[in-house]
Amino acid sequence: VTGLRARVRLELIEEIKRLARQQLALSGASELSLRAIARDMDMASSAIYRYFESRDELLTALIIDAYEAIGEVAEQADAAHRRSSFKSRFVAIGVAAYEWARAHPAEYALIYGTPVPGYKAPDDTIGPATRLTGVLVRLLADGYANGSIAPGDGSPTPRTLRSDMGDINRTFGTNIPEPLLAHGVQAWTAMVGTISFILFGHLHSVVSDHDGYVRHVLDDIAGRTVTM
Amino acid sequence: VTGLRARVRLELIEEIKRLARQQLALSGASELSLRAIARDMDMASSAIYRYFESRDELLTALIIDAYEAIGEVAEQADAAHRRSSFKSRFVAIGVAAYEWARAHPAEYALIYGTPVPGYKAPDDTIGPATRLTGVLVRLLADGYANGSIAPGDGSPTPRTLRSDMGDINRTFGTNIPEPLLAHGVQAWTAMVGTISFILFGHLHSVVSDHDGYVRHVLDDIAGRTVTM
DNA sequence: TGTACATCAGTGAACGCGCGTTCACTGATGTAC
DNA sequence: TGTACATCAGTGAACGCGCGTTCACTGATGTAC
Repeated sequence: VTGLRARVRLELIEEIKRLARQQLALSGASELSLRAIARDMDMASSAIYRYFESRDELLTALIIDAYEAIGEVAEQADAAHRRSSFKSRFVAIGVAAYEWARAHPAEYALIYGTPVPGYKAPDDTIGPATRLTGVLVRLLADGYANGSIAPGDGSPTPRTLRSDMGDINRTFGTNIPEPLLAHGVQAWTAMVGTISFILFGHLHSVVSDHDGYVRHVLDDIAGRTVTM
Repeated sequence: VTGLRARVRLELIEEIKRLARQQLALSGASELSLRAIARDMDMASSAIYRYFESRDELLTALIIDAYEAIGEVAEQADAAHRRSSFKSRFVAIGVAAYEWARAHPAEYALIYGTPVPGYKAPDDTIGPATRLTGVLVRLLADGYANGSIAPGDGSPTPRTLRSDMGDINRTFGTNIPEPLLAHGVQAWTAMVGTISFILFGHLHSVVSDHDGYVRHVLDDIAGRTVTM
């Protein structure tokens, strides 16, 4: 058993983040107030500083948690399907991300919405930010190795983009053909773009069955590259 | 000549909006401060209320202007191409929207980023909001009438989505086949999604030539539906 | 097992700052006769 | 064309509120001997 004090400390950190997330849901990132959290906890506002050095540090913690959370649901969704059902895996990842976003819109906005003005994301956020991406990259690598995913015929991939894709392959230790990986980036963008459009209300009076629409779009995207 | 007073009034309204946009660029929508604008104008903070009833009314004006502005550059880009060059028209519209967004990131974020918490867009914003959409819908209608644009083979369009598309056709007075129009919505989403991804920094360490990437993606999107 | 000391959580007052909005007012500009 | 009155722009003080962060402090919990 690590010390009681240490355990209580961790619990209080969680409590602070929980209340912060609750506040975020009501008013958005830029209104996040340490004083309001302290009030909710019946503490002096200065007490928060025993747990977070500043407002920005709390924001960073929330951002990291959000990236991890959406990455985790994506991993789980992926893991729940047969390895060789590439299309199902892709759709499941997208649906999981969408459902998480719908359940936690403020946290989703924190990571995929307008960057918080004046807030510079520190390096600790980079790792968690790539967790969702990683799931998609590995899916693509699997499908390519299996012969089930092949680059469709789009416009030829520009040179600089090819070299960017080479870097990504090196980062993830994969060996996906550059045009295919570039397609993957587009698929990822379309996936998140669709989720954002729905959450931010741009399809409000355009599409009535949001859940069905997301599924349909994911199907379409997958169908463009996955052969089997 | 309409009265001098009325002319000065309009100029001051423009000046207020100009300073508001400048402030937006530095700090984002939720920090927009009437007092700061008044300071920039060497006026009493209360004087602003002669021109805008409240902070929200100013925000609304900025949102409307932004929708109009991005819609206008899209219209102009579209108009600059041969009517029958559907692919060029689509790419030009997307590039124009992207360039406007790059030149006015804060205003772009105002309309396509996280909704401002607690702000409910009034009905006056609906018209301007559909200006960009209208350009794309007309492009699609033209191309279909011409026989140059045909629905690609994606997954079948769900029933409720088809009926939504019927509503859009009625709104714009067009007669685009529902599956094709549904594809158009996806193209629109992918276009804006890509612009947002770049502006909000998600492709920062992924793609190095942003302008080239946008063009490439637009090419690809257009290639998926346009036959000629 | 008991005691002395160091560590840590939490307090409450204060600093210095910002904001939106209202209100009674002054003085200049436009309008009707 | 000149005068009387209504309209409007702009002022400055005030209300009531919020915030992040610092600092000297008390008192409880853990640790080393």
